[in-house]
Amino acid sequence: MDYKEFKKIYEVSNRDISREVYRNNKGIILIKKEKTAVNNLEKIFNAVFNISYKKGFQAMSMRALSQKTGMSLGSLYAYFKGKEDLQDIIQIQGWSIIKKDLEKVLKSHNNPWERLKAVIKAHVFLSELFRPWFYFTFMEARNIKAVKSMEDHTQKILTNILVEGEKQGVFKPGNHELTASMIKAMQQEWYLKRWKYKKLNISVDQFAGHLMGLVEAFCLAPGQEGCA
Amino acid sequence: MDYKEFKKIYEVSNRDISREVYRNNKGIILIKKEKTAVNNLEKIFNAVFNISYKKGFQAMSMRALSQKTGMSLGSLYAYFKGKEDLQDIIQIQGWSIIKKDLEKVLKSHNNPWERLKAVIKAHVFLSELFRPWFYFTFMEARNIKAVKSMEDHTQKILTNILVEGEKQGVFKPGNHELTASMIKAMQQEWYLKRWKYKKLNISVDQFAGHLMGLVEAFCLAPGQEGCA
DNA sequence: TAAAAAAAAGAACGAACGTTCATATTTAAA
DNA sequence: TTTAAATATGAACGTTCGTTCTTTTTTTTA
Repeated sequence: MDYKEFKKIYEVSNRDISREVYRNNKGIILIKKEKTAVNNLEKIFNAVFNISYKKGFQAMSMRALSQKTGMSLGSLYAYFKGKEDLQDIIQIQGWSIIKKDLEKVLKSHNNPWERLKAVIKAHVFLSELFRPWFYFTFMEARNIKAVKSMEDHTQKILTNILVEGEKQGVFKPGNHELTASMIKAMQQEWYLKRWKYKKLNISVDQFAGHLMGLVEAFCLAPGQEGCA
Repeated sequence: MDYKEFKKIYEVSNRDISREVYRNNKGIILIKKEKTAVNNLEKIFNAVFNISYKKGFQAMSMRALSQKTGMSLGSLYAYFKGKEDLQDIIQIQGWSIIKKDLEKVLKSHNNPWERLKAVIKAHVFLSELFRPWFYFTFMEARNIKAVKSMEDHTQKILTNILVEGEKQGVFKPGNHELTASMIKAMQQEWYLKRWKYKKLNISVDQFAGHLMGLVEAFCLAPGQEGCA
């Protein structure tokens, strides 16, 4: 599966995400009309990603956000209780995207190697599709407890596949927890250093392919190459 | 070489770094006595790393820095022109540490595989020794031009070793630029996610060893394993 | 078209920020 | 010990921040 296929199957847009945020926060958001709210939420998120890309969320002023969105300061506060809440909303939604996706892919394969490939690739493709969400979630989530537990969660998924695969003789023995960590680090590379790959003219498919090659060389037991 | 040996050979302390900063900025720093200046600079750097670890440098107030260092607000401004300059000083010094080290290790090996191993390991060990500097430099250096060119520089070093090694038949053919990127991503993992490895009880030697195993499996040409 | 509801606007407020500077304290020199 | 230089202090300043709230504008309903 390449990125093009993935996008067709996945069928979720930034607008869908904004709609989800609206419905999850109807109690807080003071706007009644869904269309208006979703429209403005999309504007807000885009502006936040844009402004905080260079200097971080803390350095983004509400006045800058007002200017970038074209909304007044007063209007903005109809969509969140305060600046910190805005950050929380984005983070929570970001993790939700990642989590839901991983669980969907997990169910769609049984063979450990196929499953591992699918999980790794899906994550890379998803981070391409929602790069600003991924970038923001990583960069603004420093020492937060919820973030650590989510990192643990997604890492455990990879670890479990590797452990299960070793039992079946598909993967070499090894410290699977460490391997899972390394895989995660390489996945993150894609959305953290976009400028680099743009410059080198490397596509997301090339990147994912290279990552799969690395994992195959290190993890796959001898004589299993036919499965690749 | 393990971390213990590395530390013995490297022989640079946080105090040495502070002294270097003082000597490089004698024009700006208003304090005449080296001992006083170096002492306070060390206090300042430690406090900056401590406070900005959780919420970032932007969120650190000068008053918080004053409290943590035990120095008055006025005193602090004898060591840097302004808050932004303080950040620049730390970043520049951070990159300087990385650059000097890499160049030293480069000269100490000729065989490509030995050289690759030495460069990768040295970087991981160095990031362990000066983790706060590495963490700060990565997290606070977002879209800055100087940072990108430094990232390019260190990546090019890895790429060149891989290309040279392929010519000599030591390494498999492949997209070496991409491989270098992946290696860098895994190196960064060590200082960005310290909490994870502390929790898993994984030492820097274990981590470096695992990374070397991955690189060996992916890069080393068949029949070269004897060198490892 | 008139009344009611919803949404947008932006001036105003207090708090917190980075920075300065006149003064006090400490250290070194005479 | 006295004098001069170096260093430390923290109140005060102007600015900018996040946030609120009354008013205006727009949209919907009757």
